[in-house]
Amino acid sequence: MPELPEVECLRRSLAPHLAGRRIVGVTVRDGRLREPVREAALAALLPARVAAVERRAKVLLVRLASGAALLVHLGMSGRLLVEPASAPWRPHDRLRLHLEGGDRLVYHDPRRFGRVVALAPGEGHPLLAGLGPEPLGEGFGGAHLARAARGRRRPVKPFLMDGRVVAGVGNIYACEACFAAGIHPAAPAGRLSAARWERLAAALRAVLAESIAAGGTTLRDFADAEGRGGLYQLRTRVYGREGEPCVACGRPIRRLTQSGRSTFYCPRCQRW
DNA sequence: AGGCAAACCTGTAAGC
DNA sequence: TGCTTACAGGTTTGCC
Repeated sequence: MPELPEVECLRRSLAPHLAGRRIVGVTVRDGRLREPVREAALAALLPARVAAVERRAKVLLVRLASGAALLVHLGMSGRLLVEPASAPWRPHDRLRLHLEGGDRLVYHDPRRFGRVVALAPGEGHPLLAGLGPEPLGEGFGGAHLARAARGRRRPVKPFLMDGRVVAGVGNIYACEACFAAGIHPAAPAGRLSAARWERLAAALRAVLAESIAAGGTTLRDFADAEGRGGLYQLRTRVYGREGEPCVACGRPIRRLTQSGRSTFYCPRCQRW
């Protein structure tokens, strides 16, 4: 579910609830996530005041005043919701973080692909290691993509989804960026011109910014801290639209499989 | 080294 | 209606 725009929308909706507030306890109901939840390690960080709510790639980081942090990755179906202390456990609620004043944060994840990890001050995590630049930040652009692609035969869409190349881009936005730039998703990365990399970098930034403004994409599971879904699924040009007419030329959108993932594209507007 | 398929787990939708 | 199959936003592992 959650690529960069979804995690950014979660971060923004969570920050007003958490900034400056104290987390006073944790209750793990079912810690069998992608990485087993270590309840004792989480409890050892608490109570603690939240210093900041940050995002890197698809990872949410709740920075604590002590210098420790809570790392949350939503996997495919995770949610992190603010709820009143009176709310009952629902199916697939995995753990609760208790906030001073009574509310709580509940981590909910049907597929269990997510993670909630306690990070000691200065401690890293494999999800944060070796990441490329943030596509909406400094240090990202066509020149960076061109450099990273030099000599690579990998198709451009899976190339964009490689977090070591650029952080936070998943299947939906890789498809949408290729369409917006007029680049065929199967074109070998190492063969694109500098001008086309510039177009692709600009298209990626535009697509991500548009999705954040729309509250992200909610295909099924995604919701922000208030439980609100996003609307970008109504604005995708190719993702999930196999057989529908292309918004630019009217030809039917096609689907192909790359690295085991569905790719949607327009065979006329997107060229090698 | 680079790139791919499969695996992790569960729910839903489509097909028969 | 009920069973079976395919597929889903991410990441890691292991194989070629």
